[in-house]
Amino acid sequence: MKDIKRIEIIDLLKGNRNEEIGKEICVKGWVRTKRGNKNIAFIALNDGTIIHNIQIVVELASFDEEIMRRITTGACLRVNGKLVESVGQGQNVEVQATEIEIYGEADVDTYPLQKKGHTLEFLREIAHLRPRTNTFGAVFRIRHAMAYAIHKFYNDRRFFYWHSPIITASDAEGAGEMFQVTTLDLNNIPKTPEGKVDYSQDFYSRQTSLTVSGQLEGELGALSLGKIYTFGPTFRAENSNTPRHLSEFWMIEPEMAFYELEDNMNLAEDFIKYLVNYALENCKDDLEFLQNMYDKELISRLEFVVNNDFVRLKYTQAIEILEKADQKFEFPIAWGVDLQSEHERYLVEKHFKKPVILVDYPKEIKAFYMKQNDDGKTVRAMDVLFPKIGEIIGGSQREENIEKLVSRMKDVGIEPDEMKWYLDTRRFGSAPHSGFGLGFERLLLFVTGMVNIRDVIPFPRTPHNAEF
RNA sequence: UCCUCCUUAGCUCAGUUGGUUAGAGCACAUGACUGUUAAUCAUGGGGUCUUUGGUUCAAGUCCAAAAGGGGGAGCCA
Repeated sequence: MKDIKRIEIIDLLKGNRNEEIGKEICVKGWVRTKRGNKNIAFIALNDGTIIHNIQIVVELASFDEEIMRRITTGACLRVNGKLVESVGQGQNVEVQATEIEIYGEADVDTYPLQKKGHTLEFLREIAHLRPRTNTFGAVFRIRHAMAYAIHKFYNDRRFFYWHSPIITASDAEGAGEMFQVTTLDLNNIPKTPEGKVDYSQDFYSRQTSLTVSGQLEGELGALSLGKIYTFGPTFRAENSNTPRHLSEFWMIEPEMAFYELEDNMNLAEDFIKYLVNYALENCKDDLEFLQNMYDKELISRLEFVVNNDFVRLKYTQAIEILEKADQKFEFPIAWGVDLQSEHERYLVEKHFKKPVILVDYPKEIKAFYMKQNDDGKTVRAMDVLFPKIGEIIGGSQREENIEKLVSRMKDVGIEPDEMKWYLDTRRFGSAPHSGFGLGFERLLLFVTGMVNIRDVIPFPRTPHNAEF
């Protein structure tokens, strides 16, 4: 077979290599469909660079019957052929095959992907093969684009990518149940004389876990480099079984010195709008596919978010609106209670019909590190609420006053001595600062229009499920 | 973890008040068609009805439990 440098399918379909028309080129990829009659066959070939396929035209007279039989849905091919303008409708260019090599066959009796009709639930069971489908190809290309855009957004604004640790010894973050990390022999656990686990014999000589948030370490970065962000995996051992929770997910946590709550809100809104706009400008083909297949209003909803200001509202005002709502809630509403999903959904989807940033929550329902307001009752927390997916961002201005911070720690039962390194930020050169956390997969739910968070991460981790 | 629904061919589903050989579309095989667009048309093969136990002359169908999955809730991002 003639050795020709491979061209990626996106370049052929986007017209980037039109100077090759009339010449022999090489493409490589996986077969999506094969159809035709006894004289001619059409193979739709996809290499993952773009959602669309290149059409390979095969004159059967010049090819071995045996090789054509082995070309089935899912097989991987190397194809040499002449790039020509297409005779048929539906594509601008196609490849008139001259030579075909089969890299790998896909047995039709056992290859689970077919030309038609797979549910997302079925594809979840074959997560190792689902990226070969149009849907998951689109989702994961968008996932990449969003990850890239996150780094670009922060780099352009002079934020530094800060690597907070994955393994942590601080369990005082209060953000959820943690996965323990240990090298102890679980069949023979060393015990102290009191009968407790003897962690002094463990790898770190103390009890450690996977991180539930990089925020506390992020604050150390902000109070030295000025503006930082983290972007990494996060782990929660909660027994959450919903379409919005994973036990392993990715989170972006910016943290900024000298930012007050207002600045924090502005950054959060700019950030989300930037990402959504980036998707609109750079992932058009994939978004159009997802819109056609799953969500007819996807693109208009994304455009709406980019073009409209988020509503900004104090918790107290939200309670007033909910109390006046002409709708019965399962959970009664009153000042001081945390908002339930039904309440958030009412505000975002019914009352305002746009994203809402809620601020100044009662201190009792928020984390200890949030800056206390002068009213003595509320803290400078902010939650960004989105239609369909609920809380997409949670953040706050941080308490920089060490006395107030220690007092809150004691209120909620955290031993200040165990957080000495954290309190040192307030002890030495403390400063006003703020930050927030954005759930990466929840952002992707919004951008792709998918409804189950397990469908926007390649290998979802949920209770009882760690396959692949 | 709680509530609720689902599990029938490789995939997506139908299956009547419990009744004799469990159906369809797609996929697959064979054939037809000189360029198809998830091609079309014809014919054909393909099922321990998730598992276990129970009720009954008789269970895909009724009851119970388990496993897996969906939706809602809580926890949160």
